[in-house]
Amino acid sequence: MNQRPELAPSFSPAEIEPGLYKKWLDAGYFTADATSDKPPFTIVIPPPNVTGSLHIGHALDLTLQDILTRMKRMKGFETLWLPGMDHAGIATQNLVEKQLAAEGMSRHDLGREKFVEKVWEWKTESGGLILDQMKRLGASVDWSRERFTMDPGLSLAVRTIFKRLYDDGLIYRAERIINWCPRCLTALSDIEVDHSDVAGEFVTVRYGDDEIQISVATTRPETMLGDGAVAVHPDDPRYAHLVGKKVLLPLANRWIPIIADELVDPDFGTGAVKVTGAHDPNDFEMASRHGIEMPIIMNIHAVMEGSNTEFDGMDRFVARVAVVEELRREGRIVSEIRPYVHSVGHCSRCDTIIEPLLSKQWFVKVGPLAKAAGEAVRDGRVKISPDELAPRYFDWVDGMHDWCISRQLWWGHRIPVFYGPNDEVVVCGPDEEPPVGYTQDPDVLDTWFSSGLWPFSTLGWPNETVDLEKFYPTSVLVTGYDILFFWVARMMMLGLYAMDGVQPFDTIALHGLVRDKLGKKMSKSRGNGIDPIEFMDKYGSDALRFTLARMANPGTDQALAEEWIAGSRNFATKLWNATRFAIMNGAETEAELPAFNSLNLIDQWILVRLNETVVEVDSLLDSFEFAKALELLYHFAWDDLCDWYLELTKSTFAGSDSAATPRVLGFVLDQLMRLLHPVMPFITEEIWCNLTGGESLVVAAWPKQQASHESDEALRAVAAIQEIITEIRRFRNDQGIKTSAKVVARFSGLQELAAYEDAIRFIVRADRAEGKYSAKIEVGSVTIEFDLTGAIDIKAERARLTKDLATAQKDLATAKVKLENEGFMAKAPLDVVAEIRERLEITTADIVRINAALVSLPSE
RNA sequence: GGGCGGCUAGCUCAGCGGUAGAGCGCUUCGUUUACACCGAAGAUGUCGGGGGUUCGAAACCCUCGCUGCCCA
Repeated sequence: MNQRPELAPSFSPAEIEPGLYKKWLDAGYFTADATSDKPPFTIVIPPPNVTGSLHIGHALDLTLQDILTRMKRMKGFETLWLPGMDHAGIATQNLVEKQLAAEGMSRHDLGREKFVEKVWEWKTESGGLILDQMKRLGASVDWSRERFTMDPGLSLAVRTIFKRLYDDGLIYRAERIINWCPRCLTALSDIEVDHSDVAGEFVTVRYGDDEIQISVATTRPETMLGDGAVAVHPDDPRYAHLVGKKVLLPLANRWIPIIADELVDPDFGTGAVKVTGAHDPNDFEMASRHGIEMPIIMNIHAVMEGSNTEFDGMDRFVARVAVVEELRREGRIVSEIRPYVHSVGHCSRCDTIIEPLLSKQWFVKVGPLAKAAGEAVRDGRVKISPDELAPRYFDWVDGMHDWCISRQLWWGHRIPVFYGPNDEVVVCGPDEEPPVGYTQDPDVLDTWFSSGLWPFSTLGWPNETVDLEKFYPTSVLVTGYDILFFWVARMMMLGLYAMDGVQPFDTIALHGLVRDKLGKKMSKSRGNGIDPIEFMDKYGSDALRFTLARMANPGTDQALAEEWIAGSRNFATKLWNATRFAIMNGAETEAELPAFNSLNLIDQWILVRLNETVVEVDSLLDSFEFAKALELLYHFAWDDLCDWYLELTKSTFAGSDSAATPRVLGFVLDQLMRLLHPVMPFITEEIWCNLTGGESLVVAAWPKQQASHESDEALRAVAAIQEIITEIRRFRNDQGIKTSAKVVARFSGLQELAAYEDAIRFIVRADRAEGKYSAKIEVGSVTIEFDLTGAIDIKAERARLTKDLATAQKDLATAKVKLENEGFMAKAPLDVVAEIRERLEITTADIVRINAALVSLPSE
């Protein structure tokens, strides 16, 4: 027996987890060595927002990354999992401005420099809460390589790539319609705008004087003050005679041309539309084509300005009502105003309705970049998992609009462009100085511009670092399918461009969203959110991780509820107790494992099952099938190991004539802990160190397939033993015999299973003794007779046999139908036919036996 | 309007050509020296409807219905 102390009766995650994480950090296990000879495995974390805290979606994303990283580390790879955050321009600036507002100040009171200092202060003091929370989760990230998008190195990368893109003609400045948020006071890219349905009104307005009249329908009547034309479809006979003429614009009292453009849908509304080039993307297109004027009629706050009408000074929504009122007074409202639900863009940060606005901004010309990003996936250099999500990616990169990268903010990477006194433009690379007297563009770059460089800027680019050499391209990007377009596509474009066509990652592994128990989206307003910290406190990090990973089927959403997490905690407890039992019985992990052929069939069986599990889990994890891999491990641990092997082993330990069993048990537990460690790092570490006396599972070797651990004989034998035991239990149950009560029984026909009679007897509590055998059951060729001292419940026994008979007869019937079917016999594969034949034989024999048993049953 | 998915046990989901599965829940019994955060036994499904292909369909094809999500 071992000298090891017994394990405590239960596992207390809260007491043990922090100490273990510290142990790992102190040992430096997570720190990658760029000079090692091991093959690299790299993951860069999808950088969370510096203002954020850990929510359940992060917990899932991080758990999956940690599983891959820990597994690869155990497999002998030089693993780097690089942590960090992005600076979240708008969100962070909003947050600090709000704090200032509470003190009655605005950022303009402070000035740009002071304000940015203030943001840095905030970042240092309160930013990055999420990084500490990641430690709770057990994330095996390399903290020595933590990065932030505003770090000097990453800022250098931003300036370098900006200059290079500009010189290549891929960055340009232009006057275009952009998405303007009148609350954040900045331009936004298309993806920062969420479209949702809004109940509006559809108003039809008659333009013109006594001579020429034309009616247009609109949901935004206030913008008519900025109209430059009225457009109709070129083939529309109703308006053909008007094209080229001028019509009077009401309220503004200007004359505007009537133009013909294909973009107009003649079946929509009146078939004539107003053209407000400065406030609508479609109108902008038409106005540009026809050289139409595009007066801007609102200021940055979306207050009417510059229309030279009485409406100047009104908010756009106030003006909308006022304009309609005035039009009605003038008798220009043609048909009744009718409610109209339409899709309207909202700022993804503050939900304010976006104002499409004509404005001069910097853009990335995405054409060539997006083309390369699409090709990298099409030609297989980058794999998207699961495949089904690739079409979404292609839709996006194939139809992408140029990317507006200017943001009218102070927090972020300032655009490295300088303007001369005569509007000269100079773009400065990292080492360049602008000519004297030039002033820098006041705007900063979109946060995504810097996070698009993340896979290589974090490794030291543009410098040629050893990290970059060793760890780029990264191995896999793990993230939710919801940001495939946002961030992933941008990293692909910028990565391929900056790294001379080398992809930023080999595989994009996409997971789904975490939803509530009923599959509903979690949200604050619903109050159905799950706080990962709360559940880690309650059930342990391992339980949360196991739950999330166990439900993570590639690319699909998962429903999460507290009960599921409690279930995983139960599993952890099960592992703990199985280990206690093993240690109590002298489980051994150091001696050499006895030769497989020298072991009894039960020991062989558990090794075969372990081996099968290792092989399958390995291949499943390689293809990101987390849910399936964990399902296998769960059932191996709970069913095979705890419910069967440990139970079958008890008689061995009670009798103690097999010296091999403690060694086999020790081996199996040792290997199982290794397999579970990537998912449940804490409890497996605690168990494994206690069991083996080893230093740490973090750096232990991943289980390997054992070629010699194969035996159909052992699989068949244990399956038969399980069937015998289950049938005896069922019989006892039907007869109302208490589990604890011993019965006297006699076995016959065990044949090659004779050696395991004691093990079977131990489990079903059947004693050997002379008796009056009054009842019997048959399982295949095995007969078990019981001395029930005459107290057999004949009714229950008849019910049981009748049910068995019905099942057997049904099976027989389906087998017969198949074998009598000529088509089946002629066309079905041989092995399938053989299987059905065997089934026929077995069920036939079963029926004969059950019938005999029924006949021999005494009458009630 | 375009695209993708889902509809399988009470709930959440696997299975995707050869006798319908898991977890949780449910019923009955149970303190047998790992574990009641447990054990044993058990019940539960015309696999959304209708056609078709096939010896054989939950799975493949068509069609209808309901239902998500993304894009416009």
